[in-house]
Amino acid sequence: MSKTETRKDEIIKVSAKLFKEKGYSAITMRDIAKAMNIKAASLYNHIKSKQDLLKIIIISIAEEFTIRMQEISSSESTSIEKLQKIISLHIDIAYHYPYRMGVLNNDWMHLEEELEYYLELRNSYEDNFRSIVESGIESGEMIDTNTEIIVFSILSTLRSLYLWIPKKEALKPEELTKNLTQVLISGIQND
Amino acid sequence: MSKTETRKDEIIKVSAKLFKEKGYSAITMRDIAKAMNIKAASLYNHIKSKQDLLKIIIISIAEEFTIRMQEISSSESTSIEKLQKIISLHIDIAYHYPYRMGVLNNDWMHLEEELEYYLELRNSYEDNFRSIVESGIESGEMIDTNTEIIVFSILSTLRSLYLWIPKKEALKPEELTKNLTQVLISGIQND
DNA sequence: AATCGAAACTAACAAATGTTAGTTTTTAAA
DNA sequence: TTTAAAAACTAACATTTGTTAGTTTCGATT
Repeated sequence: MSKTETRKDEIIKVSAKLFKEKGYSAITMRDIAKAMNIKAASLYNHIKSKQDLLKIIIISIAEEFTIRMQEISSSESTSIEKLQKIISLHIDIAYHYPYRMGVLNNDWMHLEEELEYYLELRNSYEDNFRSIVESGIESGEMIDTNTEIIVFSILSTLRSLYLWIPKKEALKPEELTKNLTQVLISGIQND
Repeated sequence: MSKTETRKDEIIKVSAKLFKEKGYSAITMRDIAKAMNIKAASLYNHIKSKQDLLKIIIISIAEEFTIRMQEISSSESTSIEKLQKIISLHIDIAYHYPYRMGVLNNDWMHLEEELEYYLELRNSYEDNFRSIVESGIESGEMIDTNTEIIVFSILSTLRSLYLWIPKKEALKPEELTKNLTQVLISGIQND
């Protein structure tokens, strides 16, 4: 069980929401402060800097993606099953952290110290994804189309989920997983 | 035949590239000036304001999308054929204006005067898309999955093309169209 | 050689921004 | 009730930012 939410956690949550809406660079410390009903200077009792806020928001979630992808990648499943698990992973994270996902997608280039590390995480993730698709094609589970196109197309959809999920609350995660699996996977699956 | 490129056109092109890389808010007029080897104040001999630059970059391309979508929508084709044309449309624009596409995708919310107009264009585009999918389901051309999910999934991929096309110059537009059509459409098509 | 518009320059501005230093208030435990 | 940490405040700072005003330079046409 995690501790009750600290003031710092609140600031991070509010910041992620604002960053997601207008982008990191467009949001000022005074914007964040106003959203919390305090003055900008007060933020610095809790956080180190604006840049640090960005780092916290992005790196935590990027690490979660990479770790869980590695688990999927090294699990005993068919390639198709692994793709299904990847879809579930993205849906799960997009449900829990829609704002952070937006910041990850659009503001990663404003990381400074941690930019290189972030890119390593992303590359690791994408390499795993590519390998799974390649295995699926080799084993005959999937049709033999250009690997890059399959990866790109599925990943584009999954990365955009954060934009879409908050608008469609009627749709339960399980329902969404089922439908998305059908749309994304049937097109590349052999019978 | 269009006139030779004016200085203003050059500025727009350079700005679009910079905006795409770091976002509208993160780019200063001095950044743009430096990329053109002039001083920031000199930019104002050619353009009205930074905001105007954003408007020019986004609105022109948003209008092109909407117009060409309307042509496709009102053409005499099956729904599947219309989807193929939409894919070609996105590939075509992403090839010609990869930077503008990036700005359109990520910085539309920084439009001020023209924000409402932009949203109208986008809604018109999406409504047409949705109608085409609905017709396809009704006519039995496409499988009867959740319309929203089909629209979301295809559109997410098409909207991300700008990120991907510049990296894969080996792939010819025709080749890309063929592959993408297969991956995106086969999964939702009835036999 | 003179002229004129296009396109560059220098200098400066007011406002906005991230951050700091130092101080006061709030909260809750002792 | 005292105390001490947590969390807020005011005031100010050095920079950065978009933009304007006025001037000079460049290139082509007369």
